[in-house]
Amino acid sequence: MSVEPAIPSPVPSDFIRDIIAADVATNRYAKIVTRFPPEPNGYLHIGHAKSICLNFGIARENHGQCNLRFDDTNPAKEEIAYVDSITTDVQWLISGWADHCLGYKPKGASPALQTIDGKPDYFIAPVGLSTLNSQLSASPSEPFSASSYFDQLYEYALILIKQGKAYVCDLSPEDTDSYRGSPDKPGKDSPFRTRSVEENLDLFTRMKAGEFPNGTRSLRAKIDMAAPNIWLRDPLLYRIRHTAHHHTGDKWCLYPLYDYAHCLSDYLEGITHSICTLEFVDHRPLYDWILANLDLPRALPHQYEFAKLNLGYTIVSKRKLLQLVNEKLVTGWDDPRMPTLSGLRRRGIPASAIRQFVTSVGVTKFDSLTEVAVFENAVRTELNGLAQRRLAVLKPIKLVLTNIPAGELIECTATNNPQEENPTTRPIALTREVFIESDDFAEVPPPKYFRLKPGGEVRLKYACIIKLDEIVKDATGAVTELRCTADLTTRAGGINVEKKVKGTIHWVSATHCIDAEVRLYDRLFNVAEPAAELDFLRVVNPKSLEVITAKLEASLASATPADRFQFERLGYFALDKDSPLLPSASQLSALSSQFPGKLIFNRTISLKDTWAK
RNA sequence: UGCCUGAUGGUGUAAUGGUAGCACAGGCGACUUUGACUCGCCUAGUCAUGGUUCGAAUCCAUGUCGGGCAGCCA
Repeated sequence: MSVEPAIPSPVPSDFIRDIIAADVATNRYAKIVTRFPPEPNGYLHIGHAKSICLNFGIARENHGQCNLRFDDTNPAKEEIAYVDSITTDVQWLISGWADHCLGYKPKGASPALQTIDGKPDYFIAPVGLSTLNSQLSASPSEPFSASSYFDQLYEYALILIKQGKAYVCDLSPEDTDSYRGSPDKPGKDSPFRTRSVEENLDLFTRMKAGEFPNGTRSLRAKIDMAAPNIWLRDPLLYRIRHTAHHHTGDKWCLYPLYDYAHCLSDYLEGITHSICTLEFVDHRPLYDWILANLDLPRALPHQYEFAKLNLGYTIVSKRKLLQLVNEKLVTGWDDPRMPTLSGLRRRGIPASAIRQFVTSVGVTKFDSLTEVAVFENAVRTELNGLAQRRLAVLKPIKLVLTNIPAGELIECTATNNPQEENPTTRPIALTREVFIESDDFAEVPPPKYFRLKPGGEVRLKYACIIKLDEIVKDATGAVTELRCTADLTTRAGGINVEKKVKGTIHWVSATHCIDAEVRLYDRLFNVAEPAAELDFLRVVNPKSLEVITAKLEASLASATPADRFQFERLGYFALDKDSPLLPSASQLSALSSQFPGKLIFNRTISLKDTWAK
């Protein structure tokens, strides 16, 4: 991947960056610190990419820091495997940015109790750019996680209880629900709301000690059961959950809820701008209430909300993606048709294209639906600059150049990438028998058909102009072979090289090519808004995958998964991660159409085709 | 019926009281050893009604339409 400048140009602008710019201008914070806080309960997808690029992008643009923090407060749903995949995906997505802004903490480091202005405070110095490298080399590091603050969170809860701002409630989950009221009806006070501080302290301590079963008691903030905002109606802060946690093991049976853990985790990490999606707008007063009622000595973080990404023909609901996997409509979370970062990566989409795309859609509070064409355009633009051009024939038809003797090999020179300033070249073999794309021949051509037709001429790209003399058919009338004459004087360097024909087509030598499995993907859904369907499984595109055996130019035998290719006139392709790799370069010459360990290529995306038939 | 939040071409987004611009999509054309890329041109918009103002997409009022909120999920 190409190295990007430390600060992008132009610097993106949106309402959140405007707020931050104002904060920078007034020196409100010593350093801008953001965070990307996924719950490790699933795979990251294109929607997360928007949040990742926003948070890390802001850190990068402001010489700040962005922490990857696992919001792991619900052990019932979370797994270490997700921690690993998320870490991999984030690092992949921002590779090239990481040095500037990725916040990691030294392994095992935990907030330490300090006293600031006479007030007790747990303090984590954000690991900044200058200290990052030395610390990373000195000791192993790890991402941040809410679970590493459980001790501090517990002590903050004790403070709230002592101040009479939180209480232990014995209401069952069902009763808690009915006491809460509804959006248009106020709730009513829990009978346990007036418990004494001493009793609350005693009960909360015993909750931690594991004396009570799940669901029997909770810790609640004492705010206002009649508040118009439901999240202020004495929200739960802690629940009992006798479940082991992937990070803290069986140390805890008492786990904080999102609203309580999140704002305090932000505070502990020195987050300045806590950016989340619109559904948390209603939670912001609670976020602020918790921080305000703890009398914290340092600058408080603030929450800002933006609209999440909605992409046409795409689903990002974790539950629904899981359904696609479970019902075997796709092969897994990293199926190249999935909108997961691992799926997009496997499909061959460069991280830079995803970054470019999510940045281009902007950051607003408007609930929009972005057309897939915008994403596809970003992918093509990126790949056009990156991809090595190769010749490959997806649906072959044999063509014989009758004036070239069998066994003769004419070496042609092909350009690897015309977009480069000084393009490099490679040799390709022209022989008597070649394959061309069956779409590039028409016995009865439609109007304005530039390709091969009876009596017509086309150029074989990088080779010469050929003329169709004869169409050979089998007993059923199917075309089996095209017999042509090659005009070798139209080759590069030949006297008639300047001769123009309307059509130029791709081809491979029938005797110097390799077979490969090629997987052609189409959109996974047939409608623009699959999420709006009553049953989204009914709009799954049954033809989203087509597997074919294609003929590739021999040089492709040494492809690696990191390579990006454009098969000329067809689209962009990348080697699948499950594809066998060439055992050794020395075997290249021994390759034939019968090459046993068949390569597998994924079509990332087709080329734009304005010749719509 | 409560609270929160939003509305600019087909789509996404900018203009922060002073010429409604950009990108994608679409159309036409040029170029082309990729019907790609690139380049040129074109199509098309401020939710509605009032008000403030020399001047309103922007400020105010009312309305309309959309999204979110009642997990011991995040």
